[in-house]
Amino acid sequence: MTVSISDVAKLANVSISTVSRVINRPSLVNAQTRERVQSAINELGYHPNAFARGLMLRKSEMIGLVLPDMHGEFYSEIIRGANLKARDLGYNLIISSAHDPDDMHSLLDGVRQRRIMDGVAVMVAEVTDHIQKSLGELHLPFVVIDSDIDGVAHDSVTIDQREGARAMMRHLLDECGAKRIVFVGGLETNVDTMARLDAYRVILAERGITPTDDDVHHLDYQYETAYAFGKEHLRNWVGAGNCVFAANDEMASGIIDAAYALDIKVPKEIAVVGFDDTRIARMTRPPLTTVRVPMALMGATAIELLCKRLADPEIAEQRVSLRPQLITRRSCGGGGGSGSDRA
Amino acid sequence: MTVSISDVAKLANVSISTVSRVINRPSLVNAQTRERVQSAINELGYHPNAFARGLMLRKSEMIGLVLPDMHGEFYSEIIRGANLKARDLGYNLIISSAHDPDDMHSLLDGVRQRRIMDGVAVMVAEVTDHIQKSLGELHLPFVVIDSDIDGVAHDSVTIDQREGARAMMRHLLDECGAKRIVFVGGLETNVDTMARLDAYRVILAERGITPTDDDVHHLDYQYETAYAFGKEHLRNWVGAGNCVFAANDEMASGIIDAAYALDIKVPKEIAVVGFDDTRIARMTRPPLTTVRVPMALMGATAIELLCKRLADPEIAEQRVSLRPQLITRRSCGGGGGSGSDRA
DNA sequence: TTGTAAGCGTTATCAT
DNA sequence: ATGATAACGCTTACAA
Repeated sequence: MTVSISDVAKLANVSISTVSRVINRPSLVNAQTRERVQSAINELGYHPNAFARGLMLRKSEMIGLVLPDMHGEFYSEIIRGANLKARDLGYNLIISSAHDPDDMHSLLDGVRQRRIMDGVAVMVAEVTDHIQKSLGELHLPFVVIDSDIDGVAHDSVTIDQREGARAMMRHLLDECGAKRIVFVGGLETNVDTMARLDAYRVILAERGITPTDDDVHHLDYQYETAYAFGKEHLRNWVGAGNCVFAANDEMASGIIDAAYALDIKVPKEIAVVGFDDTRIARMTRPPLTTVRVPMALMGATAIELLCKRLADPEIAEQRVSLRPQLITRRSCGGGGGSGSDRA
Repeated sequence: MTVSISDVAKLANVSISTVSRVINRPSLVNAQTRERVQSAINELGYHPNAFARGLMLRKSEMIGLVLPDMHGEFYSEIIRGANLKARDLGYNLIISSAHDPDDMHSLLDGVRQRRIMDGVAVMVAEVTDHIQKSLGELHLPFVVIDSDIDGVAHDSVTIDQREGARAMMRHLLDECGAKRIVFVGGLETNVDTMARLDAYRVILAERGITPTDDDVHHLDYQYETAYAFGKEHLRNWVGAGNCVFAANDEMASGIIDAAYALDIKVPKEIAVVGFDDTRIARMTRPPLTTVRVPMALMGATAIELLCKRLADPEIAEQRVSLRPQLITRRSCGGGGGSGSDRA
């Protein structure tokens, strides 16, 4: 049933080494025999056994993509970009996601144990000692997506979150004449939220503004949560020049819908902006001013960095920071025009 | 650096076969030696080499998930469900998606050639001769997601699209008093669209209604396309008791937004309903009446079927049909209440 | 109960 | 330019 290298050898009347050469270093074999072997290969429909190959070469042409979660467009776009690039480069992608933050550890442990992947791209959304330790013990080339981790040498691809958040803050303050900006983030431990919040504080500080306790809130990135939260608090925030800066589009969408339910006009009575520029940003009413995060590119870049390292393990640490882009639409009341698209 | 079975054997003062037995059939080895070997394993942090193992056992504990595309929540939810289940069952998931329908063939070809996966789950959205042929030649256990393919024995998991579409049509006609229903589908070759359209026609026929040419349209499942299309045609469709049945939520959302842009009230002047119950169904204004498709469950079920077959190749063909569920919200004007959730 | 030895299908190192 | 042959790390008869 299954045809092996020796079958080919027999049919072509050569030794298995010659067949192997035809496959791996064709230049080393005489044109005539090469052709003979090649047609034997075709005739039998021979393909090298990947296991045997992996056993010898200690590589599989497979790389892992480990994610902390798989809900939402953010993750699926990363997967999409990574998958495309991996295929381009001749690699297969093994994907797995953790049930919860702690689970990440056991996942990486599994990766380390099976060592069937040539390398792995790991998205780290919350940096914990656990994960840091797991990565340190990986003994496998890896690239970190969305974080830089102290004390461990590694390649990484991140978004310049601060730059994106700063651009948004400046737009709000300078173009839209915002007076008060309420920040609605994800969990406090979330690296994205941390960076965005930091930029929020920095820009505010530059203007001599100190946010109050009622100006900074931590939710969980979910539409429903933000909707409920908005219903409860939006009335306190209403006012000309006031504004909600949500740390992702889903929450922004929830806030907008809450405003709608409370009959509060967006952006007239309160502006709302988001982050990520997922598909829903064009589907809110009004369309959402947000910061475009190149999600698929991030996935693709991660794979690219990883493969470069696999090709040459000696190269210097690579740290790529991708630039996000401010997309202004109508939800902020400002000059909603720079966005090329409008719904 | 890398510790092998013979290292363990040496340390435990046994032969490698004993070590192998401790790992694979512990009952065959004396409790004392077993313990000795086990602690040697622990001490050295030994894990069997997956390649060598695969070479002997002809299996890898890896299964493929091949998708026609990766855009949108539908696919990402399938991946999520599949990934969860695969992990539960101790398998790794290798994911790949085709650039375009034809590309599917080369993808499956790659799967066949490397034969490093124990089996593969293939989502087939458009049945072509090409794909049918590829599957026929796979020589690998596989399960088809979202289609049943003639002339090839296979397991499959599908959605009872017709049942879902019928439920929607009945709701529209009986509960909402719909008079005219415009169907906006995806590509004519898309299996989902075909099934949904078929149910649409059947139910209409039952009522003695024959849809006109202006009642059935084929777009591409995209929000933007539907938005543009809606802007162009919505005026012709307006009327009490009139209704647009979009074959997915994205298009329904586009239609709703087009109505909004034209100042046409939904559902008062025209009702709009969708299909799938993706996240955006709760985010349209008004929230969307739709048919919930258990996407993650579909992915999980596919993996489950596949693993059952791997465990016992002799079992009879398994064909699972998942039931979709009508979710009524406010976009259809009917008794928008059965939906447990509302935005 | 344990050990010996023969594969599994490759690639790589020698000779020739 | 080609062919023997020894790894690679494991499982599994078969012997002891």
